[in-house]
Amino acid sequence: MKFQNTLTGQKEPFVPHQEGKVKLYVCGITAYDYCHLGHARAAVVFDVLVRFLRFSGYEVLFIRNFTDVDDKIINRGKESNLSSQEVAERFIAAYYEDMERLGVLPADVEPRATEHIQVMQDLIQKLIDTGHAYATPAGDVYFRVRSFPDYGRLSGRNIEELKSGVRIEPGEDKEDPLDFALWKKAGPDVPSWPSPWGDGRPGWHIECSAMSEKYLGLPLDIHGGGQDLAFPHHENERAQSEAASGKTFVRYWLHNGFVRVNQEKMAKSLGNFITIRDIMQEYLPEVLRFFLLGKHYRSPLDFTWERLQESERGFKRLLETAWQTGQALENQKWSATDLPEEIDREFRTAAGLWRESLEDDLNTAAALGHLFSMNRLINRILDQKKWRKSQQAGEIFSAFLDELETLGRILGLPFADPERVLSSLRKSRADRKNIDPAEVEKLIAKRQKARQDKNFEQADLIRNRLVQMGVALRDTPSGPVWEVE
RNA sequence: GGCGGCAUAGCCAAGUGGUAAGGCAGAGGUCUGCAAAACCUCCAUUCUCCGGUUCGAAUCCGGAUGCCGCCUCCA
Repeated sequence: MKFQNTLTGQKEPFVPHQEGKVKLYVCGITAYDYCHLGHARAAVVFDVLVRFLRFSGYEVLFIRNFTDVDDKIINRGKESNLSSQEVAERFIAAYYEDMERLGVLPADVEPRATEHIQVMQDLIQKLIDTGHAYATPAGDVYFRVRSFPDYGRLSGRNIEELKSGVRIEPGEDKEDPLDFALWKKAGPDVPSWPSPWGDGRPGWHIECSAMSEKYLGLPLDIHGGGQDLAFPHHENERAQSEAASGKTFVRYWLHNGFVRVNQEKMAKSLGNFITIRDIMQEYLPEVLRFFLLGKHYRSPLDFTWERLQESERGFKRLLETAWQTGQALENQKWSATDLPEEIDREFRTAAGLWRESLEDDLNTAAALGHLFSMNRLINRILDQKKWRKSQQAGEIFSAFLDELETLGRILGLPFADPERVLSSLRKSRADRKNIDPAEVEKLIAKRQKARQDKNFEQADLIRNRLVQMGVALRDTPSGPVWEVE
């Protein structure tokens, strides 16, 4: 397995610190609003990482935190007359709903900042004791950036160049403009906790340092998050943890790229965000997931509704074949006919390649490409009557369903259950176009009758009407099947 | 301004030295009462541009152009 490591800028072989075990920490959300597609991408990408590591035989301990105390949460509370805690609870609950529908598995521990105040204070104290932090008379505590010579390495920044760009907020009492807050003194109407430095609340970065060390111990093998967290958040985490412990904090830093809209980063501040819920009103969560995995996790991913629609088509194609394969496997008497040697060989090749792709920095896009290759081979066999009934075909069908099941489990896509998903897909599409299934069924029955009477003119008339509604008909040996285009 | 990333067909996208995966869309064919789906065939002598290294480059190096991101909260 190889990963592109942000710290070194290189693709490196993955060797966990302890053989066979992976300690993984991913930055979760700040709970002050509904999750948008950017959050969905990060969640899905690292979910696939965990699933694949486990599939590969690693024992993974996976932590993903919730930031439940923060200025944005506080402001949100003030706007809506809720306490910080109420705001956080509400959006954490929404997060769980969204993630469950997206098929994102929970982490092993999902710690919240407010439940780890003591751990953070201990870490802050340690930093003060070792000269890496200082408390101001006003009651803030800052990290002394210049006490950590390696500062800037993760994000490729030079401390002297950083200095010129730093802003100092009024009221701050830093030794150096670069220093960042570990503890913020209490203010009016703001949640606070007692501390040796006076009442206050933790700075943002300290929670990840404290909680990751508490649950995983150092060094972590992998730390993940969105690209925008690399600086300053991860840089600061690294400074805190390494300064306090003297140990390596993280061995492999993984950062996912942004979801973009009109060539721009999707972000709250730009107002161009689409929530997971917005998407799920129109499309199946599985389709969204399939879309998100269609591009390598580090690259920017441009969102448009058209592309989501394309993803749905591709996803459906795979499901149709999976369903057909299951059908073929159920009710055939196998013959001894041989398949052309090249089909068998091509299938085996493609079947081995998806795993290699995932091992190469989690290349889900390439893995899906190989799946489509297998898919076409299967369709080729299915298409030829004498082939589909051969003993050898049966073996390949079984192998294909196994591959689908396995890859589906890793990618979190329900290839193993095509019938259910195809039916949800039909319903989802029908809802999108406000089509009433009962009416469609009625028209189809009428058309079937006309067809039986060989009244094709009438039958075609009905079909045209359906087409105008957006319904496509397909006559199969087992009767007509309809779907929404 | 500093640092980083990206540029592959109509659209999307994989591909880090050996001669361009895959998907969507499109054209023709097979199948079909006709369709649809599926299958077959076709669809980039070429990877933004200009130089260089090499027997050989989309892939490495130098330069140019364009787009994006971080440098302030952000997945």
